[in-house]
Amino acid sequence: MPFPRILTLTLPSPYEGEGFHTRAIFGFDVLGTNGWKVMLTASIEDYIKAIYALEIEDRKASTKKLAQRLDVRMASVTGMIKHLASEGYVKHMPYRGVHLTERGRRVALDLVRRHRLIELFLSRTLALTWDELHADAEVLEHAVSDSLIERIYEYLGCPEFDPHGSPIPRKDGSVAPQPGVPLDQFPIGAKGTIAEVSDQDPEFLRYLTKLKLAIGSIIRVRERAPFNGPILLDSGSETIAIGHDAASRIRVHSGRAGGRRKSHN
Amino acid sequence: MPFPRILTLTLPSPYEGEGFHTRAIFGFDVLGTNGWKVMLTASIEDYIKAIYALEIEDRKASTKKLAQRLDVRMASVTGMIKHLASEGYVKHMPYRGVHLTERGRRVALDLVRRHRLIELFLSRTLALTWDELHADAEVLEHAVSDSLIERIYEYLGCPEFDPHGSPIPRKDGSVAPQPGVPLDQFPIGAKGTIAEVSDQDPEFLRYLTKLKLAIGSIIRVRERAPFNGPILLDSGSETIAIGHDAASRIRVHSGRAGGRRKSHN
DNA sequence: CTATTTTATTTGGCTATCCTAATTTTTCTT
DNA sequence: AAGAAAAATTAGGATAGCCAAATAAAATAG
Repeated sequence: MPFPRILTLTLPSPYEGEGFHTRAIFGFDVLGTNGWKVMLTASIEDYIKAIYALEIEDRKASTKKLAQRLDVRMASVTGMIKHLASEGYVKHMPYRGVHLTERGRRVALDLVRRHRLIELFLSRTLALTWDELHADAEVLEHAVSDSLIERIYEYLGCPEFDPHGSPIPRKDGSVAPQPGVPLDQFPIGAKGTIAEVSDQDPEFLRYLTKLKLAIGSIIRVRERAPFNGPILLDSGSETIAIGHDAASRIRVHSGRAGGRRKSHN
Repeated sequence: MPFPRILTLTLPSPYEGEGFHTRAIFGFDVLGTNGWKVMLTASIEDYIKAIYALEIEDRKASTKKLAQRLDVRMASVTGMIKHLASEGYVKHMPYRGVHLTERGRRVALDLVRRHRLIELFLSRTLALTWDELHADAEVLEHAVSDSLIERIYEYLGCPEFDPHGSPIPRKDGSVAPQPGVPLDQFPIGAKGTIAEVSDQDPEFLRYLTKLKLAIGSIIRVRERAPFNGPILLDSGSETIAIGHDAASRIRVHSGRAGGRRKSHN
């Protein structure tokens, strides 16, 4: 903590005349074991988080999709990408999209951790639903100090998963393995338990509620239509048809209730 | 809510050539009855809060003190003051310091409200002390949405006072009257109850703890030395001497435990 | 009441982040 | 494979908030 993070140095200028100032950032160990980390702007963090999300969805992050997601112009994205690349958070092949480096991935996972812990904390204490507090969590993840996050983590009982079954990245950057397999790949005829709903879109969650599906529901896949068609499954005494896209966002593990459970209590 | 707050307009230019852009802010009713308010930057809010605090301490806010408190240079303060004056948050007489307008006072009170509610919420839920979470509250007061603040307010049971006895400004900008009178003006010989400790400096609070004084303590002023000298008082079975400065930060109300109490439960 | 010191302001610059418009590269269509 | 459309980049500017240095006003000391 008492370690200097950003120093302004006066170095001899390569040009004639007097020295010039430069900003040296001693932050090699970005998210760290050292107990300190480089302070990033909210803007930079948002870009890194968006790149992380797009890499999961599309395998790469394109300038256009980033611009849409962040609600800025493509020119701004290109500019920021260059900056992120120069700082070592992403690899950029011009006209080919960006990918996070390990360093960037660390930052993204830290943000996911913060986001999920804040969301969980506020929903527990204030009894608010996900969509009521998502916008706040989005802002607060940049603002809350590390020490407060750790305190919240303890308060919640050091959870490994959030209420939707998604893992909460650990402080060291490791992530608990996802329980189960996507519903659209679950073997036909087998019985399974819904372990995770990877999407947090409130409308999608409402849809699932209408189908009476939730984390912990026991289901059996009855039939899968070809060409990414709907999937027929038994849940309780009912038979449900669910689209392929929706099914791919649900993870199921076999057996009754084993595997890892949501938060811990 | 669906009311536009900030519009970018293209107006005819007063100079030759084409039109120019301007930012029109429809925020006359700054903190308001309308359910919406103008979004201010964290920086602006910090200046307004600092001016508010300095006006209470010194009757006016000087450029120098603001610079010290905000940890910026005086040139930056002058610049921001001009901006705040142009937006109607402060009255500025050059070389004479600044004063908040009613509009600025509203903003400051809203920030105090947010700050105290966040602090109270975090200390209740996470069992942290004031000095552990002050820094976070300082940041979060700018970040938390109005709706979340209201939810926190309800969760806490709509408190009128914080744990130190300071009133929490109401949403409409009104403030509950301070209970009691400053200890240095309390009549000699009278019995009273400590109602408020207006300062939140952790060292000051530790000092009071050492003297075994806290909100609710019953005391009797025994003697007041002249020329702002120390004040002698009885508390329980002990006799305590307390400096004039410290005494002025403590408010006492007469009687045993009447008046308003800290939060409500 | 003048000289010095302190406080405040002005001027000119810097960086981060965004923008529009123009240009270049890639991809799609036929 | 050529031309059109889409995606990405570059170039040039704007704004907010900060700073250092120069200047101006007010306060203070002799």
